[in-house]
Amino acid sequence: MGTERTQKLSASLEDYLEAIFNLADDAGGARSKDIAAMLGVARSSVTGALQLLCDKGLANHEPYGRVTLTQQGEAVAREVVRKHDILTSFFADVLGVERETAQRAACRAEHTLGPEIIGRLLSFIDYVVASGRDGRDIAGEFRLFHGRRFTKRVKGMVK
Amino acid sequence: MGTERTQKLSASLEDYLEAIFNLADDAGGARSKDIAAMLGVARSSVTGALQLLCDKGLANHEPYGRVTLTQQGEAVAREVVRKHDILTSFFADVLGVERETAQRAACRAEHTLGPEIIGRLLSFIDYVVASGRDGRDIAGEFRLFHGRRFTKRVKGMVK
DNA sequence: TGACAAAGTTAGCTATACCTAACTATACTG
DNA sequence: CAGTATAGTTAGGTATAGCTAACTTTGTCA
Repeated sequence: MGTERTQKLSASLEDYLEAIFNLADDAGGARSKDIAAMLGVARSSVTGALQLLCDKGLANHEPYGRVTLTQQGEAVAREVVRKHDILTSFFADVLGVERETAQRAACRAEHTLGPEIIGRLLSFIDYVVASGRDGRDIAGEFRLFHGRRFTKRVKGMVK
Repeated sequence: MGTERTQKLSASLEDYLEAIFNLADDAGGARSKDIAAMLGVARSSVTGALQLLCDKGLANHEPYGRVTLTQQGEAVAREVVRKHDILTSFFADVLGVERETAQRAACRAEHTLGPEIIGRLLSFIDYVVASGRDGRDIAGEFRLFHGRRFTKRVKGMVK
């Protein structure tokens, strides 16, 4: 097996990995400053996290340099991003939540769901999409269902 | 407004609240020992958490006594339990995940999802249930859809 | 090229949430 | 009702994850 077994990462470190991955296009890797901005943490917190990621063999980073992911780090990052995208899609495309809200919720939930549920969720999205092609649009039908009920509830409410 | 505004609780404290709530039937409130067992933490960790919950006005607890929830604490606990149940139902009844797995996933995810998504999820479950009454069982149909694809994938695989 | 701004690091602090070990209070039981 | 087992607490320690402030390094440009 690999050098270090893929020990479970904290939600926080997964977030760093995801951020580095998403900033990686920028010439030669991600900048610490941008990671901090993306995650809304202090620059010094990034320095600390990078040290941990390097120790775990997931990131490459020499002082004052750009950050890149190792193969292993990139594999983990891709998995996080995949979860993120699946959740966002489910929240937005199936449940009909506003994209921005869906994004943020996905970012928080992505660390808590295992492969079994993520797999089924992906499958479910595909099923809903397929339903659209088969002439019955489940997502659209649900929006109506939800909208109707929501309207009923809210009618006459001040707050 | 109330004495203390309903400041956001940590996932951990929400878990304690939920455990206390679920153990509350037992004569005169929950026992520290049982809370520890339910959450899989040391008894001393419970003592610490109870102190925090009391400080926040969510639990009642005098040393060596049983633990009960205040009105406010019970309200929060009910909301956590509600989320938990909605998620469990979605994972199990819609996605078709084994109940035990669904339970555990719900327990982890329940702290990360806000009212908007929880509300829609509840609505979606109702929609799926209603679909069953209307002659098209979405949950059952999805199980077939997922099962078919899963079978294809796994066919011939050793692991 | 030298000064200054921006980026990155270090040191030290805080808070959460656990733990173990040792102690104390309570409850049960012969 | 005394002794022991069980439950609960306290003290002190660890790990994570963040922060600010002060410092160093790097890069830019007049």
